[in-house]
Amino acid sequence: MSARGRGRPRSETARAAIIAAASRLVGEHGYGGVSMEAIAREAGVSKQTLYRWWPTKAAIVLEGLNDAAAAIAPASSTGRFEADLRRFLRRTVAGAGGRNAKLLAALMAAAQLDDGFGEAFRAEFLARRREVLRELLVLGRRRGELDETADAEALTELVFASLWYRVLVRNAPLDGDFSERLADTIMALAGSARGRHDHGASR
Amino acid sequence: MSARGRGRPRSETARAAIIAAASRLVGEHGYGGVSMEAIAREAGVSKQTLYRWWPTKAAIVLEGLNDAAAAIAPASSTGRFEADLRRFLRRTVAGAGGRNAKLLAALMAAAQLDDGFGEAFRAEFLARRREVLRELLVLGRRRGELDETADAEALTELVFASLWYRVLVRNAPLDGDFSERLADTIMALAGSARGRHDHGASR
Amino acid sequence: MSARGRGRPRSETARAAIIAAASRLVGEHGYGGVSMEAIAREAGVSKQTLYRWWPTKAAIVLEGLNDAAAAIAPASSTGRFEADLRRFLRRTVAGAGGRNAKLLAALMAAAQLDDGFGEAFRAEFLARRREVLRELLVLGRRRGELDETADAEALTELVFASLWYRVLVRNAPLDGDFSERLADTIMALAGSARGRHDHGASR
Amino acid sequence: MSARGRGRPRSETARAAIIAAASRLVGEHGYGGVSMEAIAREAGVSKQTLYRWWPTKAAIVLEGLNDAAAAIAPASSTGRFEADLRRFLRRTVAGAGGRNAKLLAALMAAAQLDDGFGEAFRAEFLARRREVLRELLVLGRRRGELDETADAEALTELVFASLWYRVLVRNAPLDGDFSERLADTIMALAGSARGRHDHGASR
DNA sequence: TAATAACCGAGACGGTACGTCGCGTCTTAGG
DNA sequence: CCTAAGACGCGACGTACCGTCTCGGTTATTA
Repeated sequence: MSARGRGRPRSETARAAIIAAASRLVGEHGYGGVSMEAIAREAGVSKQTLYRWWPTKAAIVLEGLNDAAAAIAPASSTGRFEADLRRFLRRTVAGAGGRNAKLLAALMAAAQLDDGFGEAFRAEFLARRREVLRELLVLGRRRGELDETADAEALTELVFASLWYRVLVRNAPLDGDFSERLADTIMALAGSARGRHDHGASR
Repeated sequence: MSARGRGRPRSETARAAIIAAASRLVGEHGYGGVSMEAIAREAGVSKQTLYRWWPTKAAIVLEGLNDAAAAIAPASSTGRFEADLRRFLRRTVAGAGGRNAKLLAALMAAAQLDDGFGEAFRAEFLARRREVLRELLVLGRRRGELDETADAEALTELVFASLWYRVLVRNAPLDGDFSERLADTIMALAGSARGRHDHGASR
Repeated sequence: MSARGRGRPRSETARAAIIAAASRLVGEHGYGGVSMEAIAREAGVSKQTLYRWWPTKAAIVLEGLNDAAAAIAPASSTGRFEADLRRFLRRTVAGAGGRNAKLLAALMAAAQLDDGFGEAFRAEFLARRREVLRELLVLGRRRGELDETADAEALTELVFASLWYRVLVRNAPLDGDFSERLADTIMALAGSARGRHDHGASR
Repeated sequence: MSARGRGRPRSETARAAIIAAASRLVGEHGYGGVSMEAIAREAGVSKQTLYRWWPTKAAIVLEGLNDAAAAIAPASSTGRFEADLRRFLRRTVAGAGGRNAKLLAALMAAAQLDDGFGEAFRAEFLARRREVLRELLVLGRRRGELDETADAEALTELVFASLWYRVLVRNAPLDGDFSERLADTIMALAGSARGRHDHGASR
């Protein structure tokens, strides 16, 4: 592969400055208040450099998001499924709240308006997050704490659907109460016979 | 009320032309492919008239959407709660599918990017739709077909969350199978004892 | 003449308010910073009323100007031509200076850009002012203080041309020195032999 | 001077197209009938490019005017002052007449309404024209054909004042008669003793 | 060690749309 | 018939970003 490395290599300095500028600007003015023009200005970089490496501003912001997400450690298991589930939901709900909510909402919005970014967002962000929970549920089923017939895919969808609805519609807060209720619902729908008593949507 | 009737009255002709033009343009070029400029041009109307009455193109499209939704007959009751529920969900899911899906997605996106429109969208569209289902559920509880403890608010949220997730994430289709499963989930979580047999999320 | 007085008569209140508002606005924001819209707003009058009575904003401003000019007393004669001339020039130059200069400049500008107003301005303002000086010169000639061959028209043009040049070009001030020099020039060009000694452009 | 040559250089093609379009449009529809919008459209240029280089349409037209004026050969000297003067005045008056008169009037109007342009117009157009005549007069004085005490500045002002008055007020034509009379006046006011006979304002 | 190539900043370019302003006309209700 | 109010179609304003396109300069590798 001698084709590698001919010419000046890509500047990591520029890349980092761009990601940083984009993240900061989104934090300050919201996703809609950011433009390629502004990112370039703020990062001290030419627009050409932006367009050479990213097709849209959404791609830049997404790269920053994934960089950040990579720093988060994967949930460690306690051995007890329900405890793991509740902890996972607690963390996930908390991570989607606060000032992250606006960013997530803006990214979901961008995914609707730009097909290219939408595909990337669904495949590289949403699907990955779903997968973590799905595996947790499959493990729970294998351990006998969930019904043998429990549909992990459907339950996962239900959880993230509820989460995103609150992020996008803001009809109710993303708090501990919410995460506990999500867990209750899961257990009510799919908890194995020996664990199902009086939990439920009545809570 | 002396301020009424002063000055030239608002032109209904113009309003109708604008709504029609906006709807047609969205149908042809997608929400993102529509501009205030184009709506004005197409409707044979000045931009000033647009801005006089609507703050955003999203508001125009939303008004068109509500006009259309008003034409849809309210769910007629059969007397049997579960049948009513299943019919409501079937219709709602069908109405959110097809080419409407993209439009709804675009409106939800706009709601994230523009606070003013977001508020209007949540209050005048989302909340209204939720209310219809909520009342249906309350009625079902009153009839004894749902648990006395059933949380109508939470169940409503669960339904629309699931619906919007499919609209926005497109991980699975908005078909009859989906609407039936939503109904199953509701009944599994809140169906009264005498009606609860083997329905459920296991499906 | 029964056609007189059919219907509501023109409102003098409105007329006065309009002229006053226009004058004030010109004083505050300059002629260019005034619009029909603003005059109507400021005078508490509908735009319709403006357009019914005046074709352009220049016409309104001009009417105000003539109203004001009518209040200025005509120059009284002392019997000595040169003294009368010098006084006239002193007053005229002074009246064109200060904050009036900007207004005059703006009106002359408007006269260039709007043919209708231009005609009115030339006939009802410029020509009238010229006439006063022309008559003064004719009188001076009749008294023998000016050459029999003196061309009153040309001298008048020379005076007002110089005056307007300073108003429009602002290459030098509209002060007493200027008015005296104008008088000197007149006398140098057309003073009768017995009065012509060492006045002149050398001053 | 390291800032030179950075970035894409200004397009001379665009500049030329703009000046040409502006000149043509002024010729066709008059100064008032031209807009930045139209110039951009006609020149096949974006509005941004106009505003990047010129603050006002008046500035564009002025640049065109100066370009054109630069093409006019400077007054060649014959050695005889009075002949030079008469030729200069003849040419200048002719150049200010005809269809140029309306353009000049419009520019002078614009100079009154826009301070920025006004300054440019006075410094880069009016002052330059005055300077040519002033130098001619100084030369005439040095040659002894004008009084030693002749005030070149004042005489110059008198000439251009008269010229502009006819341009703006249109009380009389800009013809050969006018230019000759201007020359007569100059000679009457400042011609040296040996040349002063019976010329004068009596004409 | 020189040439080559891909990079980088700066910034001008043709476009499209923005949201605002003022124009002159019109359509009401009311004096 | 006049007036105030105010909506209307129209057209231009000046600005913001878009994505593309030269420029002059700056590193690296490769010949």
